[in-house]
Amino acid sequence: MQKAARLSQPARPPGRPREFDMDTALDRALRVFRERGYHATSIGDLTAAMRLATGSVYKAFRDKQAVFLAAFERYVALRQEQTRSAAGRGKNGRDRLRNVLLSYVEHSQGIEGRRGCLVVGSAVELSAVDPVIRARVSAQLETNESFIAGLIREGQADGSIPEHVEADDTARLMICITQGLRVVGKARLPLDGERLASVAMKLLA
Amino acid sequence: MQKAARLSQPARPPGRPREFDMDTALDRALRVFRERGYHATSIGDLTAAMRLATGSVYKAFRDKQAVFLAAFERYVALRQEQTRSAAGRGKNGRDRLRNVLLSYVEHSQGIEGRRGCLVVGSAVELSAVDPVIRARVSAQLETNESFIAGLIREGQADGSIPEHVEADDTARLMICITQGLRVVGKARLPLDGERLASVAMKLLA
DNA sequence: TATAATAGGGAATGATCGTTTCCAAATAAA
DNA sequence: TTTATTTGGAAACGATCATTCCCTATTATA
Repeated sequence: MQKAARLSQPARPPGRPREFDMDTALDRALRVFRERGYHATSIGDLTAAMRLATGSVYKAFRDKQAVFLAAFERYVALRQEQTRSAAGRGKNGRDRLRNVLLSYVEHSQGIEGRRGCLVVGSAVELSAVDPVIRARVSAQLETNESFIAGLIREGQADGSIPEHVEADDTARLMICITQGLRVVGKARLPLDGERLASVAMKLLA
Repeated sequence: MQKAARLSQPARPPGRPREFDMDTALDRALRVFRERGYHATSIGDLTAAMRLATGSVYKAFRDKQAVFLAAFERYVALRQEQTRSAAGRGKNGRDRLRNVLLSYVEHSQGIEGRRGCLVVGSAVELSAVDPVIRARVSAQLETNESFIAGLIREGQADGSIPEHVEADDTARLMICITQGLRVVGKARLPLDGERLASVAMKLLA
């Protein structure tokens, strides 16, 4: 099959090349999915948002669920980047955790908040009905949870968080807080980052 | 059957009387809505669950949204009863709050947890699309929040919760916890009531 | 009894959904 | 060129959806 591929060349696949940028299209798709959820988003909504014809979408993806899954993966990657970046702006474990919480509140609030979170949306709307998505959502929640547990342990190592804090239990509760923030933000209740983060930091006492 | 209607009798309305029990039917409807959400629940699913014909449903309700709204109201009433009852089993404010948290975790976990919460489901799936439901959801979140704030203030009055605790901020964070518990429970992660409640009670320190 | 009013129930309806099909266009290889 | 392969795009398709219609059954009242 593979003749060419002249060492480290990208090696263009045969046939007409794709005209649209996949990441751009996925960004547009995930925005609609976040806003309206899976079932309330029709293929027509998707093609309009992605600026593609129906046929093009079905050339690039097997079906609607595949579009959703791809959008989900992109969303999770982007969010993870933002969260890690927030954690980076901290001088110790406790500080990093506080910044992560603040970042979560900020993303759960205002315009971004009412756009919603794809993880929360998938958990609520799809996990009862789609085992593939449910497994993906659970895995992501566990990834996020162990990231937080890691920050707690870092804080305990650098002395900014007491040793008696139960890292795993506290991390699980904090995951509940972050997911709950998205629910409350979606319902458009105002969220004050400083106030909420201050209260939440008591969990590290 | 009865002649009657003699002063203060319920006074049966004209025409053929309803054969089914409304609350029973709503209980069945809300169960499907909780499990699958609004859009994934078809009228066919509803009539099967409620054991009514399509026509009967449309005789009793204006449309699908009206069924949902009625189911929502019944769900909220039932849950409020359960939560108040849990609060009742406590000797002081702090104890009542702990019981409420424990009750929330229990309902967010296991079979009941994967059935999901109609408030969370509505917030996530419908608040972007349906202003009526969004307003109802926001109002309910605020009701729940002020119930919790009230318990905190009770605890401060009876000395079981320190005065320096910010009742409103803490209540809002606790609402996030409860809503987040439902998200995490829907994704089927295990939730340990004792452990989570113990950690959460640190917010009252 | 006859009439009016409402509920029960299933078939019919029209809209919308996700998906497929088909043809023209673009690219690489032969 | 020609051929093979893939994309772009719109029209077509069948399934399913929420809703309406219509007929029968049941009640209270005249």
